[in-house]
Amino acid sequence: MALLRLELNSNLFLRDPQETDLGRKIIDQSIRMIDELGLEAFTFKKLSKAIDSTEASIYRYFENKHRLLVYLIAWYWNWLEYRIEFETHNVASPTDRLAIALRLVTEHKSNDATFPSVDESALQRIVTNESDKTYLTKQVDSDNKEGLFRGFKTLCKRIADMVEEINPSYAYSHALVSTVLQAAHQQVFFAEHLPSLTEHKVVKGDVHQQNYEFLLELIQKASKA
Amino acid sequence: MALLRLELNSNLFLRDPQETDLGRKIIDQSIRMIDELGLEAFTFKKLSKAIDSTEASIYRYFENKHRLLVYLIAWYWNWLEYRIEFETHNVASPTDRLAIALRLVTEHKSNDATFPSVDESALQRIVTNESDKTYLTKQVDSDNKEGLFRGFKTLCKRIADMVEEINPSYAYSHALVSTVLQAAHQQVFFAEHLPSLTEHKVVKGDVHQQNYEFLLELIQKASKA
DNA sequence: TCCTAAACAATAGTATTACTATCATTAAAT
DNA sequence: ATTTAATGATAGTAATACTATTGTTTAGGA
Repeated sequence: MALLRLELNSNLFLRDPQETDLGRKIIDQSIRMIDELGLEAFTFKKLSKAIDSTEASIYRYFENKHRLLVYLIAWYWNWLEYRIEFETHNVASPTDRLAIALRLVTEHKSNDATFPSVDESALQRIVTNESDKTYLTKQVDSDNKEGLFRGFKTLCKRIADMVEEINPSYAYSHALVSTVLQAAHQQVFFAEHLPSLTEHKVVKGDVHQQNYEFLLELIQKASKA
Repeated sequence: MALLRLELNSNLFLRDPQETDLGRKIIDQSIRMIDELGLEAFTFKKLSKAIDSTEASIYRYFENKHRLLVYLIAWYWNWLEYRIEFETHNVASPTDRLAIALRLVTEHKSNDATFPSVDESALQRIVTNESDKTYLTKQVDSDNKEGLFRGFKTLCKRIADMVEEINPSYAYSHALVSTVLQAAHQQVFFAEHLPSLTEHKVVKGDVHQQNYEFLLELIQKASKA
């Protein structure tokens, strides 16, 4: 398995964490800790203690913990897009490509040996629990101008293109896809914490699989001519 | 126009803010300030200054600002449910009732004279920008046990019941409705801040109307037999 | 090999936040 | 007139989110 490195927008960090040992430790450990503590209780002080470094050192990589979160989420969407590109390559039928993309988006993630310093499984839980916080802020517009959300936007566009290929007359491909991408993690959260909001059941096997079936049907019916 | 008061779960507050002058000022001013500053920059200290009171006094009404936010959002969903109940009363056709409910959920809110101390228009913006933060926390399960999210859950159930009445064989009425309720504010946020994620355009007239059309079509196609 | 600069550690310090505690004052109910 | 509930005034604390400074290690280039 080839070792790869995702090329991320340099505005996401002050110093590239993929380039140094300390940087990789920051990524690795922050994923663990945000998953465990939640974003609110997570601090650079606790992180620095855990990796036996200092607050000041971490601030050389990321302006603050919000930026670090944005970085992690951006990494996730870029990773997903790379995997979709890989798996849909040479698949001619847009219907098949859409199904593959949706499966990759919704499925439960296990760790990807291509990126050994990232716990994709924990990162998926972070996306479920925290990703909306990346843009639900007063600085969303300036963050967006810096290109911090490009990962999510290009992923949305790529899948919307498949929908448009299937039915060029459907007027809401982007709205539909962004709605579905949101639901891809929201419904899992609901199944786990607010179960009356969804039919998906954690006890009945894989919630991600149930969500895949729900969303595939939804996207197909909605975009049908 | 009759003056009404929504009966909210008493776990939402320490002292009922609807009962006193100070309480109503807290609600009124916090809506203004959270809308303006965003939840992160909003503090009880600033609020107390603005209404010429003290931090300590506000803490007698709400445990903390998270609880205050949950209260405001709960008020909003309860208000919406009341309006849906009112407007769908005596409407026999479930298809019509669904359309009415969706219109009420999606439409741009102007101020409701029935509740003079609440700026519903500002509150709608708060729902758009902050409501997901009510449950995206580590305490979501204990908050849920206290019934803090009942407003949203009963609204979802009420609309899901309409969907089920239209097509009893559709297996995902709750999942569909919770997805649509989320999209009802998410798509507006996207149109305003991340416009590449949606076809809705702020410049082309009323985003809320565009969203209504998108979501009505979505919910109808998705739940069709 | 020595030197230089970059990276990191160690430490200290600040303003703000999110509270809690205490006591005094006012207003409303009995 | 008296009690009591609500509010105001004030103070204080621990934690957070940083910034600044200085010293130490280390790795690469001359």
